[in-house]
Amino acid sequence: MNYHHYNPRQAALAEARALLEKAAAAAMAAGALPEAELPAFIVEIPADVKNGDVAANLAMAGARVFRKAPRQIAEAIVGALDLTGSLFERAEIAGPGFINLFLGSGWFTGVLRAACSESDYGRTDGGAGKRYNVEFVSANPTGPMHMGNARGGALGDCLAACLDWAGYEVTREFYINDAGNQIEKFGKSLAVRYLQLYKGEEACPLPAECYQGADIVAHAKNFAAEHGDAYVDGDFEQLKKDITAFALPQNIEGLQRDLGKYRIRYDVWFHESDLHAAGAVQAVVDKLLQSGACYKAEDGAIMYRSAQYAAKYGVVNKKKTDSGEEEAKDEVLVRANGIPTYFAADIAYHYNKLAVRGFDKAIDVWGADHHGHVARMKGAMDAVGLDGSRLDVVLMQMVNLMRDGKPVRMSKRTGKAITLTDLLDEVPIDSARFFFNMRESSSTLDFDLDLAVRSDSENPVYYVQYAHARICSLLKKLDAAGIAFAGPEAVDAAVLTDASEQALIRLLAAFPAEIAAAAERYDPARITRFVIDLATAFHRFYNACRILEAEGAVREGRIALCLAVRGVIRNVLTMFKIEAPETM
RNA sequence: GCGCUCGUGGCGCAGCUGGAUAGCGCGUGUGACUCCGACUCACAAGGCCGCAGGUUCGAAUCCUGUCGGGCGCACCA
Repeated sequence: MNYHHYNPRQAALAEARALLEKAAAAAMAAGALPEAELPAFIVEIPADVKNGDVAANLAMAGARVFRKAPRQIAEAIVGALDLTGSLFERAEIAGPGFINLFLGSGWFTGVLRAACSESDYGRTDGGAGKRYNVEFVSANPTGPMHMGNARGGALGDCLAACLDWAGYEVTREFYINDAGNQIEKFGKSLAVRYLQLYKGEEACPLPAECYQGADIVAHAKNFAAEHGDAYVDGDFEQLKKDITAFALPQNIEGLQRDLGKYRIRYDVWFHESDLHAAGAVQAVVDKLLQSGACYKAEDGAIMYRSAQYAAKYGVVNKKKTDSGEEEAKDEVLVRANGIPTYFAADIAYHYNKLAVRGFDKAIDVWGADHHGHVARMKGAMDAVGLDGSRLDVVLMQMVNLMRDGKPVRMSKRTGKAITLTDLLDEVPIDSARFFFNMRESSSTLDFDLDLAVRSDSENPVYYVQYAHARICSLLKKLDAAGIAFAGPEAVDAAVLTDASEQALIRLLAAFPAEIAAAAERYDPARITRFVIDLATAFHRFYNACRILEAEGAVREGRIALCLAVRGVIRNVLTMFKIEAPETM
């Protein structure tokens, strides 16, 4: 058998469904069941192995159409069930009418062989090579990255990895907001700080809306070191322009450097300024004006009709009218002064992703504080003639950094909010990437700084890595003892009868389906949890079963188990760009 | 006020496209190495799944309402 892209759990579920449908048809043909259209039913993996490997609710779901008691229906179907040549060896009727199917050892053997022979076991092709663009972090280049960016980085990168493993063609992208209002503000802040160096702070105070950070002052000093006082008496706008051109590329390089240290490599760094320069923002605004999705307001601003397009996707911004009633509030696309808002640029950007570059799907990872923007953007995609459902947004809740059980907001060293680099100075990158993927994105995440640095099994990354190192050590010991593994083809899972062994094989079998589910639900955290469960199941097996001292087929089977578990742990950690150490 | 989101043992979380006795980690208590890495494992106690209705053979899961926490409602991004 070829185990390339093998998904054993899915194979078992699909075969169970087909067998049951066939049995139901046979029962109807034989008169054991009345003729009726088969109802929708589910096949699933029961929580408790006592209830079989696969369970179906067909009999219960069919009570109405067959006009019979569920258990009678189940008996008719099971009576007509032919399991010869299938993955299953027997069927039972249980409880209110569940049909429980039990897998034969062939399936277990297949799982073991696939998992210990295929180096990329877990990879499947359900994504069919569809082109997905995952955009994440996209931090403002005006300053350092914060905790939201840290979580978004780990989440987006690992989500992209899951999609890749599930068979999608993934592009990782960073959108650089190097245009618009905040760049203006950045330039102004820099220029004022520069002038302060020569004229003093009293003579040119920094406006309240400007960036206050020390990084701005540092840029200004560097600029002054290069150009001296040449700009002091010159044109302020020219100073702004030149000092921005001086500092912005440095900041962007800083983002690239810091994210690189965090092991994130983007395929595309997309500049917002390129959209403006190419006239793409203007073009999309024109398109919206033509289609009637926008209109020109009295003051000259171009307004976007919210209600019409956003209502389909949920929220629209509301405002109160003079009479106290609520109505949809239109959005400004281009200000009265002719400068487009970020919303206009964002539409052009997503148009570029979906229409110009032709991605099947654009997935954006955003902080939950931007949720109001989701319906707007999806609606806008409809308005420009695309389909809003091709844009998906993963909203991410806040991070609370915890020390001694209490939240910490500020860095002791700088007195400012803790940045991504502060975090990575304190916590291993392995821990950061793992911890940020322990909770699904929709939950707020408490990041335990004390736990993240611990080198013991309390720390889940450590616990998982330890399982990997333990297996490596064991395999070395086998090698030293001259015990060679006979190869996957010789493995027979039927001899692995211990509950801990079977539980481990079941977990191994779930791996490809887990990745597929993580990709489908945009939830890489389930893979983190999966690998913790796998490590737990391995340690349990290790305590219950001897490997070195076992003999014959049992030893072969257990070695295969070790190889398989090592492979899956390594695949998960490598996918998530976390070290899989052989010793520790 | 409107909207999004989260309420599950002392704490932190799974389970949520409806299923059979609600799982896991920490903490608490008791145990397991002359033995492959004890950086590990086992057993035990502990829960009317925020609350109230509804839908049906069956609800932690779906619907409605309600209470509580977080977030958002700019010609900022």
